Amino acid sequence: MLEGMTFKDPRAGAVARLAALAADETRAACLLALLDGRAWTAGELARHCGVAASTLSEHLGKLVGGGLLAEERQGRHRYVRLADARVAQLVEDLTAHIAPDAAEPPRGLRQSGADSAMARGRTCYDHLAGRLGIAVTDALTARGLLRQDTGFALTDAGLDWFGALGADLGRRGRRPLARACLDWTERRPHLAGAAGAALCRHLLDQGWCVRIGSSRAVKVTGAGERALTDLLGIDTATLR
Amino acid sequence: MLEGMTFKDPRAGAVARLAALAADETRAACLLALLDGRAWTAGELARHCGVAASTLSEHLGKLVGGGLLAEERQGRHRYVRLADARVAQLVEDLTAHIAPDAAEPPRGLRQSGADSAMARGRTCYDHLAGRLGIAVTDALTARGLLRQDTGFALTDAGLDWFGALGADLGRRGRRPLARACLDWTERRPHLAGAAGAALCRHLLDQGWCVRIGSSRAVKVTGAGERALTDLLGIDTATLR
DNA sequence: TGCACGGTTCGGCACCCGCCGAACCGTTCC
DNA sequence: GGAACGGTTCGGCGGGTGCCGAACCGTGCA
Repeated sequence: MLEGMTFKDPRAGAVARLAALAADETRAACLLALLDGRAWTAGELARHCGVAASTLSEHLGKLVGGGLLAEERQGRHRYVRLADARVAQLVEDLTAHIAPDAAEPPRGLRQSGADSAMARGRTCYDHLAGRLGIAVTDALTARGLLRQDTGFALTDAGLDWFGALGADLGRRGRRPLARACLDWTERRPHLAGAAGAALCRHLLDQGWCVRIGSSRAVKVTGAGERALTDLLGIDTATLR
Repeated sequence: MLEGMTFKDPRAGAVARLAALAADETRAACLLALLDGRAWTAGELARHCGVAASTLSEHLGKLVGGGLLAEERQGRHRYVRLADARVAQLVEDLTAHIAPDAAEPPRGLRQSGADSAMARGRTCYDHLAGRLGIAVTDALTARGLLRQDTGFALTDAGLDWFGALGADLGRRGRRPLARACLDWTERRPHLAGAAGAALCRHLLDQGWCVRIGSSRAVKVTGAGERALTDLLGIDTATLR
């Protein structure tokens, strides 16, 4: 080895360790699955990834140890979820970077049912995604409540709108209020951040949309269609 | 292996391959070094990282092959730089995630000279960072040209201000106009995106700040101090 | 009390990856 | 032409890692 080395950036080791957590296909599949914001059991993830339970147990150990996942033991079950919104954003960033590659939906006949439900509407960590997420984001923008042309931020009118809606923006911590998240199926940014989470929570709380089974896919209810039309002028026909 | 596997996310492989590029300490050190936005030769990087030239050559092959770096051959030199702003953002995201860990500047007596110059002002890919970058960002915010409270976006007044300044915002592509980038030394967000790049370019073009030697550190000139005071009311004493 | 089940630990296997030095190639400069 | 130099290729070495099945440990249910 040469002697004349200057001084490698001290952050390099930490960055490498962090990236290594996502640098395995099975662990990456776990992170992507957990991006729905729900908690999965170790067994569910093992079946989802197609590896032995023992293998997945070791992966979970690394992900939890690395701070990417939080775990919760209940009886003989081990539930894991993404540790926080920052981790969710990191995973989003990684997928957004490869989005152009993963283009061209395969469209196998078999799973088009579940796929089309996901494309219609789903959760992305704690906010809305799919055509539903895009429709809401676009409507907010068109009404001057959200600015996307000069960055990504709520306007004053937007702040008022959330206040009138009664959706708690929960300004604790320093999580950004509004943030863009690239929608995987629509290839355009949708609303994320504290406002995106508040809006998603509000829609679920009000029964305006409900989860389909226990999946991340969501569907707009009749009351939801009326509310979205009234509040944001959304043409709900595109969401069916 | 079990048979009952469902269907692993097809993006998992691509995410893992991407993360693997950053999952090595030497490659991470390269990416961090290249985050200054300049082009480095293979030899410079090898010395910087403290590995043999042959080792680094292989690393560069992977990074270029993975699309993270762009290369340019000149004579017997091989120059590499980050491929584009999206890659720079990805590296920023990774470092931002580990920032809390890497806290507490070591403050070795030896390198405090170079360090303090970097802390005063530097480039971060194509925009300004360090106390200079923060001062500019804060001044823009205080003057109502940039909104940070509801997201991160220029205001209409901000758009006008850039127009009056004569800094070309270069709205080609879909690069966001304003974006937050976590400042490594200041631990607060500074302005990135097309506007951040335009501003940095303008300051350098006007001779308001100059690079110190061939490093990423920059220093504000006399003319620059006057301009920053006039245009943004910045107290330039904090930048010395 | 006993059994089924989810999860973990352990040993072992195969593979991949980062590292080096030596040899080699092409450019630049004398 | 020849020497110096930047960069690449190749063989080989050592270590790390993902995977599995088998054994094991608790929990929960009959």
